[in-house]
Amino acid sequence: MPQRQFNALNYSDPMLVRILDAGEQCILRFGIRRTSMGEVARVGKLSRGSIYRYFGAKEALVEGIIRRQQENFLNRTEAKLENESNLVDKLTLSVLAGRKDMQEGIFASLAEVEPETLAMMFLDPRFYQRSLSFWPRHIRMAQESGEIGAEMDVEFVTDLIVRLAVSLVMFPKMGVELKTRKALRSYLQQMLKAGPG
Amino acid sequence: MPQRQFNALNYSDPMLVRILDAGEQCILRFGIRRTSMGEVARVGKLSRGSIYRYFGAKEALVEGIIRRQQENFLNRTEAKLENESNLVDKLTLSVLAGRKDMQEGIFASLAEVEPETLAMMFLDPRFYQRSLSFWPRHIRMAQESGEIGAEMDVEFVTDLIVRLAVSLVMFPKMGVELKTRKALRSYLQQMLKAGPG
DNA sequence: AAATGTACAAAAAATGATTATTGTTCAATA
DNA sequence: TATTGAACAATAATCATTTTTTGTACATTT
Repeated sequence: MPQRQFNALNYSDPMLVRILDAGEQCILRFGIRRTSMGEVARVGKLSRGSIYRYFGAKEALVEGIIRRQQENFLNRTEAKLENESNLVDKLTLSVLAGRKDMQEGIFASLAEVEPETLAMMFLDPRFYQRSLSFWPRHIRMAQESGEIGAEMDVEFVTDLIVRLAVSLVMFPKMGVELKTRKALRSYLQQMLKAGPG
Repeated sequence: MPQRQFNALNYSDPMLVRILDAGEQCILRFGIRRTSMGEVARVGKLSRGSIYRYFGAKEALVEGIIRRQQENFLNRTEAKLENESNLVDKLTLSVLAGRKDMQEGIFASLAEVEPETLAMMFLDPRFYQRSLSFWPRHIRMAQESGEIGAEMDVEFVTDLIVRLAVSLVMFPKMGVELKTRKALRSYLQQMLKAGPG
């Protein structure tokens, strides 16, 4: 089976990739506010005009960079999930992968240099809605294997899972401390068994 | 039965209330950044020294104001819940009340004038952890009535409920659109019935 | 065709001098 | 004894000015 891909842009275009790479480097080093289109052009060794041809505005470039980051995360995670046989382990793995991604690369960098910008991003539902298409396939698999009830509405379970996953990535502790893999797995187990199980 | 109260500070102290009221007025009008301790003193008709006696710093005053707002919300909501007989309706009511509270008063004002500050507040787990003590009693009641399984761990259900409630207040639509009372109730119903039911 | 580089007005950000605020202390006041 | 109000250094906000950046256009280059 071919690897499922979550790609909005055409990443085989080398020009596009050069722009995104350069932009990402700049954001990593200086944050969003302090990176200028001129600096991105210099780092990527291309013209400012080209950047504007691909992304009409700085805002669009930033969105493209974040989007690629997210898609990259989804693709890497999807690959990892192939090794997991049940939904509980898939969820556990995804939440842990999500937390790891926040602690390194562009998000960690932004958290240090402009936390308010990052906070604003995290409160935008569109940021999470990209991951909605990720789950239905795995939910159906879990229904087929009998892990969760076949009568459950996939749209409902997807919504529930995304809300919970987001919450668990952002807040390792709300009421219960869910910092270890074991505690997290047990929590998700309980949720699915008691819940849609 | 006496009304349960969620009060950290002694709101019968008129000096304290005058400070909090004045501070709240200022934040409502100008936001946090643009309210000075001097302005709060002027509005409350008291001395700056007194404010510093009650709250050692501006940050503590702001926290006190937000805290009172939250406690007030919990107390009002707790009162409303007395009319509801089951957990689904209690949850539905709470989420709707939470959304309403965000759309008026201090939060709506902050959302307009300094959204980044508000975003930062919303990403602080302490902001939500205050509401953890709210739910265990209602969960136990639901267990006694048979609405949810008696074998469920109250700590777990509390955590799950708070995570979901927060998510539903912040994001009326994630995968499924949950803007109407009906849709929301049906969603929570499904969650509890399939879940801890 | 696609990418470059220059020019340009409008918008935004850096700069530095000036003013306001913070948080502390303490003597005076009620 | 709680509150006030004034003094104070350190910090932060404001403001007018200068500089940079943005976004667009277009002629030139590859």
